[in-house]
Amino acid sequence: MNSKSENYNEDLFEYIRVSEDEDDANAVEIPCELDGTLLLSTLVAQFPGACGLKYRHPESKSVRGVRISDGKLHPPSDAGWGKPLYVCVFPKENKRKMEDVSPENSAAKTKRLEKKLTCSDLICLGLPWKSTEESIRQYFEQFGEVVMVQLKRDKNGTFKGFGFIRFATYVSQMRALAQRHNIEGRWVDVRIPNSKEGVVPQMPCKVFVGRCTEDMTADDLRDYFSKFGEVTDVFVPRPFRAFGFVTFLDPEVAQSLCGEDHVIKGASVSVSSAAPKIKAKSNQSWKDDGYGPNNWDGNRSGPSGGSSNSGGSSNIDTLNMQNLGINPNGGPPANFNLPISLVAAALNQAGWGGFLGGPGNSGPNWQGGPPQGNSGKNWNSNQNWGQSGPPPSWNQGGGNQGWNGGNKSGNWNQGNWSNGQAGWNGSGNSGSGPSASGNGWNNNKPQT
DNA sequence: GTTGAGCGTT
Repeated sequence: MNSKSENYNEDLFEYIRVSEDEDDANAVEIPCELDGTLLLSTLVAQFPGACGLKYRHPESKSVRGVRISDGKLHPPSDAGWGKPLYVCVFPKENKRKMEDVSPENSAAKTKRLEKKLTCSDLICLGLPWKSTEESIRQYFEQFGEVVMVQLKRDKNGTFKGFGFIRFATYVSQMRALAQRHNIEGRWVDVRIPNSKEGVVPQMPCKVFVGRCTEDMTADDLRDYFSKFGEVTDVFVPRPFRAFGFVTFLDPEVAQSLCGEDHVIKGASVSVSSAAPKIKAKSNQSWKDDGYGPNNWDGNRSGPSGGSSNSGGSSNIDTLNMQNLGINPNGGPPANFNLPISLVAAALNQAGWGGFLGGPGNSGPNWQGGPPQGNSGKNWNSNQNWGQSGPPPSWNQGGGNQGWNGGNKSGNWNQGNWSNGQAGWNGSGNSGSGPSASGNGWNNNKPQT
């Protein structure tokens, strides 16, 4: 469905030469969008950890930064990107972490960063009976290099309908976890295997931003925090509540910002862990109070921003999305609405605390911003927001154990979304639900 | 020749 696009035309896209250092030999040509901008996620797909670009001005010889806004890098001039070699800029966090280490080049930093974000095998549930290792590999290669595919069979060799895959890079993994997969007409669940629980890194990618002023929009927060690393999600509750949440691709960036004060629009905001310090009283009402699919009135800015679309065939796995913080992004093909919210928990199972920005240049495209309409319940009606501080748990897990809690039962990881909640399509939105035709996530029909 | 929640040595 989305493994190929019908009207993909390479010629349509301008390619930019980018290197992670000033060495021309390391340059990679990466495609920008039709509007001439380069998605940060596209950049990150090739240069994990990158948060921007710079280049040497041909005449002045000085280094110039490339303007970035809302996840998009803008060409230096109307003439486009031109021929200069663009060099990746890495978040200062990377440097911070490396301060105590001997000098390393950015390549080494990148590698190191990548290494921390370890890959895991991914289990694929609900594969079509006719799947083959080849067909599965072929499908998942759109997210990056696939290094392993194992389809499980019984003694007789009959396929059991599930299997395992492994990507070469964390970024690819994130991209794959970030969305739903329709393979040959079936919705396939891709997750971190239970057996890997606790093995994969579990770090919150989301931070709580306190003391926000009313004039701070999600985009303001995004613009500001992008300089520390790729921001994959921003949430600012409306009506005004003096706080917001910012999710980074890199959990380390999120971590390193915690405890800091920052000045945005002239006001000092405080960054702290998005995980609840302590759970206040009885708060298991989250599920029912607003974090579900029915909720979408927050002022949230999607990974790549942009105009919203009419929905109908989104492939984004919102569950994984929230936790992974992935930003399925890339190729020209499909466009998606941004189902950001719900998801928060998927990553428990996936093990990633926050929203990972899933870059990529070959995956589904993410043109649409989040649904803007106020659909259903809202923040107002949620009495839990009356308390100061973040909600008890962004994980939405019944266990209410915060980011790293090993909630093993009764939470979203157990597939609570599977039974078709009223969600997306039933609230006056334009329908950015999982499937255009169904009422839930698992709309697979038995095959014949 | 069928099937559709699950969790990997075959």
